[in-house]
Amino acid sequence: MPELPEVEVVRRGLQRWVSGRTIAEVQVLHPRAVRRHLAGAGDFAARLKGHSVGIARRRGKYLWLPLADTDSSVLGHLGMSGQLLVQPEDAADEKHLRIRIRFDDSLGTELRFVDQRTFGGLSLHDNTPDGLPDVIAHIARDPLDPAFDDGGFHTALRLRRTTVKRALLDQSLISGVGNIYADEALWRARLHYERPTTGLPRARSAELLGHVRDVMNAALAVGGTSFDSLYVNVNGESGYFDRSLDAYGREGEPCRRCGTLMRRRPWMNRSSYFCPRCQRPPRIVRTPLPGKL
DNA sequence: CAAGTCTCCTGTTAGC
DNA sequence: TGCTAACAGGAGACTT
Repeated sequence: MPELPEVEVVRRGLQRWVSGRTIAEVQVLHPRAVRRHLAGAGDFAARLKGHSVGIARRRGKYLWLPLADTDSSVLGHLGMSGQLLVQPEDAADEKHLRIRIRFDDSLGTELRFVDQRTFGGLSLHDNTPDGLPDVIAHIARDPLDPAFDDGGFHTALRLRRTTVKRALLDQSLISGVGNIYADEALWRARLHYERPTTGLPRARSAELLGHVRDVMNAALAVGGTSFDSLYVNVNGESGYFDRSLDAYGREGEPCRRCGTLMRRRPWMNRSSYFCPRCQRPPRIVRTPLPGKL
């Protein structure tokens, strides 16, 4: 559920409270939290110890901390319910505390990875020449990345034989967009989630991309979207963007543009929220029957 | 090979 | 009241 704005809020917290500190000890309390680290929890802990943390970086929903004097980084993904918290060392352990990282200074705080559903985790990877952890080389740049290629996005989108929401959620095409911001951007763009990407006019996809950026920047400005205590910054504080959502979670409530009641449809094992009037479903395109013109 | 589906996980809530 | 089913959903693995 944490998408780009929520992950960026966490990245900023790590940069402020963790970067520059030297790791003294790592405790892995649940092996699933480091499952991407194939050499195992013990190896993960040993390789981090003694290194200082570089500049906190992010691409899409992934964030990473380069380790000084190595060509590797600690990669993190929050999954559905992951939290990276900077806590006083004497604070009680959270119920779902998975990893604890202690530092060799006297600031009195430690970094904790807490994750109820254990879809997220930390791992250690070699960097590519670009300074990216090698396992996320396939993740596209995100729309807030100054080097995001708008023209390339339009071209790739047009070449896909899929629907517009699937494309928005495809992290190899554009990263950082999840179910919430996809529905928000589609509502702003007045596009139905099942609109085919093929044939989408360039102006429409440019508009959609603009809305993705606008809604993400708006969320970032208020600390991200928090529905409950699961989505928080490194200090455990919630963001306020849930109050500004126009589509997501608003089934049965009036569309803020036209007043029509918003709908929810099951979609890809999750939900799509949309206004049936502002976001008209695409006309069903029939393939000609064999033998007929 | 691209596109679509399955699966992992746990806490909350709706419904009977 | 207590049980079950639905739901939350990112992304790698797997299938078509």
